[in-house]
Amino acid sequence: MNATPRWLDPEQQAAWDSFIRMQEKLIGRLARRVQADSRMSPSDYIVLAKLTEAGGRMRFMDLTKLVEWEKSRMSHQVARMAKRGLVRKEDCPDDGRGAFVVATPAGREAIEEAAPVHVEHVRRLFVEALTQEELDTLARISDRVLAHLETQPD
Amino acid sequence: MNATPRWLDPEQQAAWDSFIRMQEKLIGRLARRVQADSRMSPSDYIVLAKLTEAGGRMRFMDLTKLVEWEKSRMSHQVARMAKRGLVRKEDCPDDGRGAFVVATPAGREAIEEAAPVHVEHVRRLFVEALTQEELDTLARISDRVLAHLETQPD
DNA sequence: ACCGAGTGGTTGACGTGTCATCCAACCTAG
DNA sequence: CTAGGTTGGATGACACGTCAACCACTCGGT
Repeated sequence: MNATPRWLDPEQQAAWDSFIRMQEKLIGRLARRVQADSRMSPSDYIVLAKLTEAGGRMRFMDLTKLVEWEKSRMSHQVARMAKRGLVRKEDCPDDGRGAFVVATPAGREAIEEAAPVHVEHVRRLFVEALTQEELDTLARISDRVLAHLETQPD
Repeated sequence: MNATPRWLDPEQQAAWDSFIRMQEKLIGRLARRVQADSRMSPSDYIVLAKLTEAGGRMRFMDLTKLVEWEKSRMSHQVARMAKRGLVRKEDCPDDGRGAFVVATPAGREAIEEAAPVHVEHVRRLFVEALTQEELDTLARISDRVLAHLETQPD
């Protein structure tokens, strides 16, 4: 009767369960590590990483799009990071609304110290769990899902 | 010099990036959908799902372990859900410290309405992006990472 | 009978993410 | 030049997760 059945079949369900579980544990563990190692939140880490990678100075909205966040999230995040001295905001002379986000020396230092440690955890917890072939396969699958998501509404 | 190099090589990095991006977008989208469709948070959904699946009445700590959460998180969550009438707490006669978590009729109704919709989104956004073979592969890879995580400290 | 360790669960403070709303500056058509 | 839409960004209220501390009860040994 129903063109699309109500539940997933067991193999599909198993794949979904494994993926969800893995993803939660892995991300959770990396988040706790970055916190413990560097006194930064994962969000701090990403923002500083992308920002310094781009030269340490970027327009607010460009940064927001780069990390694919909502602007409100970035606004709060930058405010908090500014309070902690990791970044600083500057006005944009060309556009009266605009703002620059600039990594402070403390911010640069923080990310330079944190990055290798973080990479080491990614390697230890994720990369070393899999062969290069499996990594490639996972990348391919991830890209497929990503591409599929863009074809789907909402 | 360095036994383990400082950075990931490009293929490893690409796999990690794709995975992270996919996982964020997919999870984020499903979270927004469950919110919009059912007025429940993803956490509400999981708790109610596992609870009713187990008969609708469970010891607090059993539920906590079942969903693999920290007890503090579950405590807050159950308190919020109780406030919204999805769930109710009862004392345990056998153990003076213990508590039962019980799904209310409203809670049962909420999950029964939300579940098929949610499954449909999982199917649409995830399952249908991949072949059954790819799903199996992803499950295998996920299980490998999970197994690896358990061998690693912290 | 007691004491100490462990278990079950709560609490409060804090950082974070989302949503809706707002505002100011920009841009373009008329 | 001006009205209306759009973009850049801030803000406040709220739900959520984590951490550390805490309390109350149970249980095993002495």
